[in-house]
Amino acid sequence: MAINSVNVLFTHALADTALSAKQKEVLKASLVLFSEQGFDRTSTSDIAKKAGVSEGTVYKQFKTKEGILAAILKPFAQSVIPTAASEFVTMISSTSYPSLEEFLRHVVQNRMQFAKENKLQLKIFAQELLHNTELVQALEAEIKPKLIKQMGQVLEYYQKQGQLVAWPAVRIFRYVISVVFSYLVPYLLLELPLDVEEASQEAVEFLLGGLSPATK
Amino acid sequence: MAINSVNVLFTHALADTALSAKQKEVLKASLVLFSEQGFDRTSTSDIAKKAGVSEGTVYKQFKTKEGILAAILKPFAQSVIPTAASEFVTMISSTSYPSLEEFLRHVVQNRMQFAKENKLQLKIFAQELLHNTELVQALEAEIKPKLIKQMGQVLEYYQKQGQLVAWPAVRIFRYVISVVFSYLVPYLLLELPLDVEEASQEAVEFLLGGLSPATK
Amino acid sequence: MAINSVNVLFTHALADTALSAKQKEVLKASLVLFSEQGFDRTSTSDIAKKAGVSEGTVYKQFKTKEGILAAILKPFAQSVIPTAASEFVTMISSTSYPSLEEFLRHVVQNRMQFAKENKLQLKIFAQELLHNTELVQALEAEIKPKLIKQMGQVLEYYQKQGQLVAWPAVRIFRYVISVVFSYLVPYLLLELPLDVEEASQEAVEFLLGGLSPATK
Amino acid sequence: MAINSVNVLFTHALADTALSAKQKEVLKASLVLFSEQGFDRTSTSDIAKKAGVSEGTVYKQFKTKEGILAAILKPFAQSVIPTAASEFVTMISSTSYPSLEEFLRHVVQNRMQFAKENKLQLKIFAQELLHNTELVQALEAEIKPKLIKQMGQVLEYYQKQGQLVAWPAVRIFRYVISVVFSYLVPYLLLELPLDVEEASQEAVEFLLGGLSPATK
DNA sequence: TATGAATGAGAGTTCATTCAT
DNA sequence: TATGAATGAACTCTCATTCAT
Repeated sequence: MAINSVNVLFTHALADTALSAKQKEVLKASLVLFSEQGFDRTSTSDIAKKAGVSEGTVYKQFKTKEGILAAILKPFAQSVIPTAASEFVTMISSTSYPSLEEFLRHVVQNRMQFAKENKLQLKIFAQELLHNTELVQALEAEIKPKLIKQMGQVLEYYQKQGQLVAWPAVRIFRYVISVVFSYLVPYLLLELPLDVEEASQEAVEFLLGGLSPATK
Repeated sequence: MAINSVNVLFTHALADTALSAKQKEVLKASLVLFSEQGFDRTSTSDIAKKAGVSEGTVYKQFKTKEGILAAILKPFAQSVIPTAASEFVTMISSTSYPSLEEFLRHVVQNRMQFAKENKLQLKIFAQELLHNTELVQALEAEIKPKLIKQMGQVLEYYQKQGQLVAWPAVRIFRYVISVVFSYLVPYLLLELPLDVEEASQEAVEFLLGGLSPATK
Repeated sequence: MAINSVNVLFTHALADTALSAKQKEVLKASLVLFSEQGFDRTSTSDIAKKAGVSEGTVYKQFKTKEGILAAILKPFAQSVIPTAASEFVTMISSTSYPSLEEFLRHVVQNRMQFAKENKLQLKIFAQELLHNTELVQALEAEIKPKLIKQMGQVLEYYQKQGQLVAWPAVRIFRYVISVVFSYLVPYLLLELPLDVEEASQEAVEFLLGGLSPATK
Repeated sequence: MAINSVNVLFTHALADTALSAKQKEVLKASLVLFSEQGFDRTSTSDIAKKAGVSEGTVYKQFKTKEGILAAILKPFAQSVIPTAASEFVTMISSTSYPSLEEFLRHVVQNRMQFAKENKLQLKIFAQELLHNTELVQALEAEIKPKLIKQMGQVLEYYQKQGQLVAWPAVRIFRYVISVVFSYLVPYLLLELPLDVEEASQEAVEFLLGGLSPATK
């Protein structure tokens, strides 16, 4: 009964086939419908209708309805996970170690921008996370070590410099992520506008206050 | 196609009927199944089986499957909404205006405790919020004015005292709420343990840093 | 699947028990609901509600829903069938053989009056006849011989007197009955008023014209 | 609770789609089952079984069980209503005004023939009329004005010629229709044979007697 | 006796999926 | 390749009937 969402993300990968125009329509229609109504409340007939193709065509490329979900979430998940971590490393090593403020601003702004560009995927992903404990655990197992390992040294650098409070990496991530989400949630759920520049400015202002060792 | 969850919460009130033992079993089974699998992936036959009753019994009290959802979420929503706001007022007026730290600790701890006691309802509620834009808007319209009006004066008090940064109330709420959630999410989704005492201590420590005017 | 309506009328007879006040309410409610919505579209819960009793009570006297139908139709059918026939005999033998016109007027008026007094039963009966060929056949087998036998001599009397065309009894009955129904149908289905006096006057006027041998 | 049969007849028109062979089987099976057992006592599973298709197929073309009823009754109702009226007009104007006898014989014979060819539809229609006051009223509003207007002049013609008694049109229709039905009812309900030629001959003989002014 | 909670079979309907065309 | 008719299992819900209280 429950959807096997771990498979959805990690095995049913959409063969990197070049999709035909109709297949792309199917994907676009599904993206909109899943994000608006949820996966379960969207029928394959709804998708076919919105995509302007027959039901048979929906099944040509994506063997099952879950296959469509996979085709949507797979590239999304792959962008969230490794990028988030490796990007920082690249940044750190390629630049001359900017200040914590510059670092946070870059990270926060970058993730907000990503969320804005993947709004619908993010909503679908969140829905999936909520009914699927397994998927959450698989994701955690995937992301956490990478993040900790790769970011650990960056945080340590700022901690040694006295710019960052000496909390464990997990605790620091927790706050950064949650503050980023505090700006995304109204944007995602209430369809309010999001000015990434301004929002990340504000977020960093608050984060710096909370994460700076000076005040402790 | 979409569930009319606004009605679910605000009109279909479960008559405060004393429920029979079997009806309570139905509610308990539904609570667990909805929170684990989601509303749509739970069939009334699943509920009947888990509750140890016939399918007919499921429908005797709760006229529809949505009716069961309503019976679960109604009391929950009613606890979240007015309590959150009125509680602060009560606290403020009944006590001798404690420090911002004490105030935050009380609020944070209280809400975490509530979330812990209503874990399953909270998951179901979150799922519903994600596919139901209407519901989100109705909730926002309901909560926001109450919160702003009742809390505005409290925040102002701390701001005048120089304990709280001079940001708009909405911005301050945003951070408090998101930091509380940063502790709840792993508890809700990964089934990790939650030590409310410790978590609220940590959360407040961070919040005070970010919200204190001294560092600006 | 089909209701065993032959049994309904001829075997499940309602024991001639004196009905309690509640049982009478059940019967009254059923009469109204069956005639308005049809037997199948009326639930026993509807009946209980309208009668102001519990569902259990509905089943105390009438073992099944069909039993209620039987309790309604049995006395009705028994009034239609033997009365129709025996009444004429009584009339003929007790009076001094009136004219055909007087005879027809009496018969037509009497049956219209009966229909008016049993409007609801008649509608229910008609509904039952339409889905139940068996019942129709049983009724025909019951009524036809009686009618022919008992009425045959009466008609013959008028035929010998030259007041009535020399058609077979069945043909004559056919016209009399259908003309009576031509006045009943609008009353039953369109809820139009029915002035029995006037209607029977009109009906007899037409029937006499059609049945008089003079014009042939 | 009551079926919305007015809509069934006047709006839900079955798109004049060419039906597939299976869809026609569904319609044929429904026609037989509805006429034998009644709409309510026929399940969609019965229909599927008799038609030799899956239950899903029953719903592919006809969105609901009522949709099947509509697909059966719509063309029937449309044939009864305008034809009945317009045909006479056509006949009168195209021929050299035949005698009343010829006119009645044509009308009676034509309607009996139609009933014979649409026996099952007629039974279903009659069942529907009996539980549906609304439908009856809608039909009356539809038919009566047409009939009166178009037939009024025809009757007047015969009345002026002294072939027809000077009764109102409604009264004359009443008798014609009821005499036609007097031959149809045994055919419909008792499955007796119907010789249209002979029956219409007999019917007209009686009608002429009753409707001729000579004897009044 | 009267109640109404409980039952469970079966109703109408939907929908992911298949496959002949 | 693309279609959409066809499938049938599973779903939500109803209801005649029973029975402990």
